[in-house]
Amino acid sequence: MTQSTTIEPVFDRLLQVAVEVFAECGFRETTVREICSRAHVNVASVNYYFRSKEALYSQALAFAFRETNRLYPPDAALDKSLPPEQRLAVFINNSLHKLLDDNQLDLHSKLIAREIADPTNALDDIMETALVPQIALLEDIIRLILKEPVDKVIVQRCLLSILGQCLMFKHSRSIIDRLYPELIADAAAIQASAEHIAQFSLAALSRLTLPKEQTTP
Amino acid sequence: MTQSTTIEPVFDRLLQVAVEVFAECGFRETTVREICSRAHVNVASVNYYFRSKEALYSQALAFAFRETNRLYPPDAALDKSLPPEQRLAVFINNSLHKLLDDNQLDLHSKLIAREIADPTNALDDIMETALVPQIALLEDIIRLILKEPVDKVIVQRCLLSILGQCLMFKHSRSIIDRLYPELIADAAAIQASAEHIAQFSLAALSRLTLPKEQTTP
DNA sequence: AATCATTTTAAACAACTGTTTAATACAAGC
DNA sequence: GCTTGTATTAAACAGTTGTTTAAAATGATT
Repeated sequence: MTQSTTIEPVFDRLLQVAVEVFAECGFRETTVREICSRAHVNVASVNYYFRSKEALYSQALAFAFRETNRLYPPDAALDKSLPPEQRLAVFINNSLHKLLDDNQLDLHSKLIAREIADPTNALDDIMETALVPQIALLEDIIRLILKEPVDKVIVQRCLLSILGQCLMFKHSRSIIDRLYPELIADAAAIQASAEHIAQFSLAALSRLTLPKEQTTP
Repeated sequence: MTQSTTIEPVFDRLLQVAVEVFAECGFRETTVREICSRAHVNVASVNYYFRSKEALYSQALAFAFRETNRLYPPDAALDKSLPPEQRLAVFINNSLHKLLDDNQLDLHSKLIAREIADPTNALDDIMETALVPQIALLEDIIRLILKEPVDKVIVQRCLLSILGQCLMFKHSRSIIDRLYPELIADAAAIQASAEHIAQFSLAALSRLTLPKEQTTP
């Protein structure tokens, strides 16, 4: 048994391992030697197949995005026949599983979250192809829920409020792990967290459109 | 004019510059030589005054925390004579200015946000002294707003919802800069964003306690 | 003025980084 | 069987990293 993974071509193996290591350690802390070691290839392979470490990172990032959207498609959130409240709940649930499920995808979203929190030159390439469509979808859903036409910036702020609640689970994972680990212990807990965010957000959205009144009836 | 900042002792200068450079570049990407160069001291100084680069980082992080809380004290959020809704608004406003104001503090919160998003060994030291008290305060305020006693995890999830909205502006700054730069353009915009988060959260909290009803009246 | 501990310095250290090179192995086409 | 283009390899490269060293400078105490 020389190697069990030797069937896959070197190029593909490098890409997959690169996502893995970059997600774990970040761009700078990752060494080309570590990637090649885990992929069981020579150090020179990275520069042979990809031009440089930076180019490999860029391709790994794009690959991670493609994979998340392939395995967690927006599906029901796009279905315009559904009530927008339900579409929002689906969107949130989908996002949270994308971010937290600990299958292979966990690595992909980890890499992406890292890039958002500490962007490199590769971010701008990703924005248009992967991020903007998601944002636009969420904007549409929010506008439908708010019903009466509202100022553009109100929609934007609501979007950030919803997205912030979701991304909290990725970007501040370290805090959640230490304070409230039971909130993300298993799939059921993640589901419940997603439902809370949906409920919390829908409550807020529906009340924003109402005329101001006392909070204590 | 040998140096304009030579009055300050080397130790203090190193600590301040360290916060600056670590916030900009992160732990690994920061070089000891860069810090020493900006502080106008010899390379060996870091190992002389602090034991190592890692120890300097740890002290810089603690220093950043002390500074944020010194310059942005919880003040009114702690005042138990105020209505909890107002205390929450103050807490959020304070947090957002801590995170976004572009005075010296901007650097401190950048360093802290970095540590949360990509924690090192230094995080656990910080948690207890700096983070847990803030969390506990916010928990108390939420419990007061919800009035009737609710399950512990509901309070926790609401806390994450509120905190997530605030931290979004730091951890996903790269996205906001590219999509909605006008939302954080100046102090007035930041103020407005803080007011939105407070309004959004209070709307959600007040509706969570009400019996379920249709979102469309 | 001499002694002492403390501070600062330039230089060197050993380890590690991404990348290149030039030699070798391999497979397909003629 | 030889040639040709591709793939793989070990070795070396040049630069940077955090850290150490040992000498020099500094300043207070005697």
